[in-house]
Amino acid sequence: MCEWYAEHQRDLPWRDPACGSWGVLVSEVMLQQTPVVRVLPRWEKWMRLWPTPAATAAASTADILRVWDRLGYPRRALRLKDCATAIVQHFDGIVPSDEARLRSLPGIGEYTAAAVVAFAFHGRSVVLDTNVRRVLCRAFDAQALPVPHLTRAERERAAALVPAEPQRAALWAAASMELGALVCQKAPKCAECPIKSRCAWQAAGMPPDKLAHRRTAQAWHGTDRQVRGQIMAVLRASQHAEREELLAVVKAPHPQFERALASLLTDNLVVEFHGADNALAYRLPT
DNA sequence: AACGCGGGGCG
DNA sequence: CGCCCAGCGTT
Repeated sequence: MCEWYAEHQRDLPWRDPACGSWGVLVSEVMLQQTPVVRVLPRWEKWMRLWPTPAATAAASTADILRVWDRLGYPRRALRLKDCATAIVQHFDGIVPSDEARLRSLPGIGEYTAAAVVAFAFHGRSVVLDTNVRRVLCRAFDAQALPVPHLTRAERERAAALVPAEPQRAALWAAASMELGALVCQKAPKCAECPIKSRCAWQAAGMPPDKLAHRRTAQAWHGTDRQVRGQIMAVLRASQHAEREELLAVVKAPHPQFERALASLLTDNLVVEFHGADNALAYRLPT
């Protein structure tokens, strides 16, 4: 599989050896629940503007959110800025290289900490994202898809597969993820798979997902999340907006509009203030 | 353990 | 139009 990776890996900017640990961390946060093609342009701009944790910590929140643009889940952008601030305050502006300290940072959970260890520092860690989970559950369990939530058994099996030597462990992490992303997709391209002959799912005749009927996709149309996104889009495009302007643009029932706006205030993604004629108005945080 | 959280592109 | 996609933090 590592030979396959050497030949087929995508040429991504955060894989450049000169990228640096901050660039890797930024890419991993942006890639949480977000496809590579959508991350690329925002990552390029972010790294051009704020190439270090110190530069990011010094940026205004409004600028951060505008560069984040429509990447989605904008709370991640706030966490990334908070993460940069914490790195400056607690780690002298240097991205820590061990999982415990990485996990202490905002927005860095189990997966992202392991990924930064492997991809930024070429250390040994158990990188277990949705791609790797799919590869392993097919190769070893003959299941089409993993169960919805990561289990202890999966962690233990994955850990046992990671090579002992750090450099090889990091290569294993990259290769297993890339195989899941490019070949062992939900609709797999088994003809291109380097481990096809050793795959339990393949040997079992590629049985369909047993839990298919229990998997329900996240709703989108008409949800609070969509309304939040519309409000954020308006505020990214202007310095501020009064309630009436927002209501006119955002197509949602009034109670839902109020709920979405209130949640954005709670999340510190939007600030309320009194504008001209004392009218209530809203803007991005400074 | 379950839930809330964006958005665009594709079949 | 349904469905997917390099998770995290909170409850």
